[in-house]
Amino acid sequence: MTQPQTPDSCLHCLQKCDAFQALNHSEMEILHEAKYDTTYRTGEVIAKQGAPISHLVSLNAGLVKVVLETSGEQDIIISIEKPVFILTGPGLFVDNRYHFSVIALSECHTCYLEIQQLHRLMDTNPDFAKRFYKNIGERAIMLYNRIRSLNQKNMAGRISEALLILQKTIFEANPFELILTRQELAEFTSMTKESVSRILKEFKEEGLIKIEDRQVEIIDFEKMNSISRKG
Amino acid sequence: MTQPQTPDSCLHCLQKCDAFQALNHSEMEILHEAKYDTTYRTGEVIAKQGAPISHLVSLNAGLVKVVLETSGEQDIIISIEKPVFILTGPGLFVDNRYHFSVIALSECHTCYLEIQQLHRLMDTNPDFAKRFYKNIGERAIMLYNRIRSLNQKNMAGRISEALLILQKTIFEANPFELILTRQELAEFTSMTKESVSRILKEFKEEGLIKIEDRQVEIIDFEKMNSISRKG
DNA sequence: TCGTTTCTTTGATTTATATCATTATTCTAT
DNA sequence: ATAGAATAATGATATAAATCAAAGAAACGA
Repeated sequence: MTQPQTPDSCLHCLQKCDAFQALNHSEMEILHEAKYDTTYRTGEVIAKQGAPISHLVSLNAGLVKVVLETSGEQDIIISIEKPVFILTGPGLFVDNRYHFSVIALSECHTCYLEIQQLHRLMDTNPDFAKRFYKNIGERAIMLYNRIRSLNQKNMAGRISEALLILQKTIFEANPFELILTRQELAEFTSMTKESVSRILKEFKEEGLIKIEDRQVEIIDFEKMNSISRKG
Repeated sequence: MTQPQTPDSCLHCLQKCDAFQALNHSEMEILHEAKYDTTYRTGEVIAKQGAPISHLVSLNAGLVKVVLETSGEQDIIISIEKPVFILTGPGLFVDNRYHFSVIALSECHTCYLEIQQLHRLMDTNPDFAKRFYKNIGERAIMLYNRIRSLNQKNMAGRISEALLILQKTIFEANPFELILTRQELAEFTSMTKESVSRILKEFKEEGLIKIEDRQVEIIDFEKMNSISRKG
């Protein structure tokens, strides 16, 4: 599973992440001294809910789903993330555990950094600390929106929102490849896979979207946005 | 609305909050130099979703609801909070805005601290910073649990969970005064006020709880816990 | 104290969505 | 290629919960 990668490529990836731009060269060096790279295959668990946070993991290539595991049968997909994504969560300063799982949706390249180094940087570089907390904060804000969506939008609204998120923020292309199965789309929108099928069928019949193979094309953005908002 | 309060009482309140125990006497002094106290009446808005975070507000007495305002008719109550509660959110390091509203459920005493002083302390006292982020992190973790509950528990499960939260973490007494109206209980559990009435009636008929006036007593904790978990 | 408004209860009905059941399709590994 | 497993589509039915409606109780202001 472990794969060699040049330090430069990892360094380059990290610097795409706002927080790490606050580090000077020697600080970066220290972070890199003990790092190692890993490749995950589709479906593999990169971070496990409940497990201790042993390292700071950075997603440098590939797509992942952030999953809330539940006692019931169906999990909840909180978000889909693309590089550069730092796998941290609020647990880092509370109980040092993951409060969600992160699972590869495609082949993923990650790099592991020493968590003690992170803490040291947080203590000595307030600018880095602020940016790092900003990163965590942005995801907390996303959670508020998630709660809103899941609780007051109807199924059509949730599906159109999900498709628009994938199109706009993840793939930035149209058509795009729908990497999620119907079951995953159901977990992303908190509904059953059967209902997902039905809503997508409606959308196709009304000419809002086209689906061929795994390629999804959003045709009527205006209508989709409207459904997503009012839903 | 503004009320005099001795500096000592406020100081005493703040020190109940973990983060502020990391401050030495002179740091506390600086925080206090520019502070001022305010009293809110029931229903008044202490923090408004979307408004800039101008001060660090500490709730020293009274109860509040943390509300997610939505485009629809019904808001979502994220949590009920009691003193000492620091009204910060993830917005502090992102866009400097509140991403929820905080509304008084009873007469509330608050104290306002200069936000620049907070930022200065964060930069100079890493221990304080960590504890402060821990505070914010704990609330983000609570959000994950909230998402789980609202999305996969049935109505009975959500209501019993809500009552148990109020009993165990807010009032720590039994019976306790239900400060929430049926409408608020509905917003806390993401259902309609009519459904809240019906579920409470069922609980009463099955001898799980007693309600007289605004006094609620949980009779069968075991059953209530079980409903809350399985629901 | 009265009148008005808000809050609460309860019943009847509707609706959105889940569940169940079946068949079709695609993927995967041998 | 082929069997077996996962994935998807679709119809029929069930059900949880919302909505509508109406009346009773409590809180509040003048």
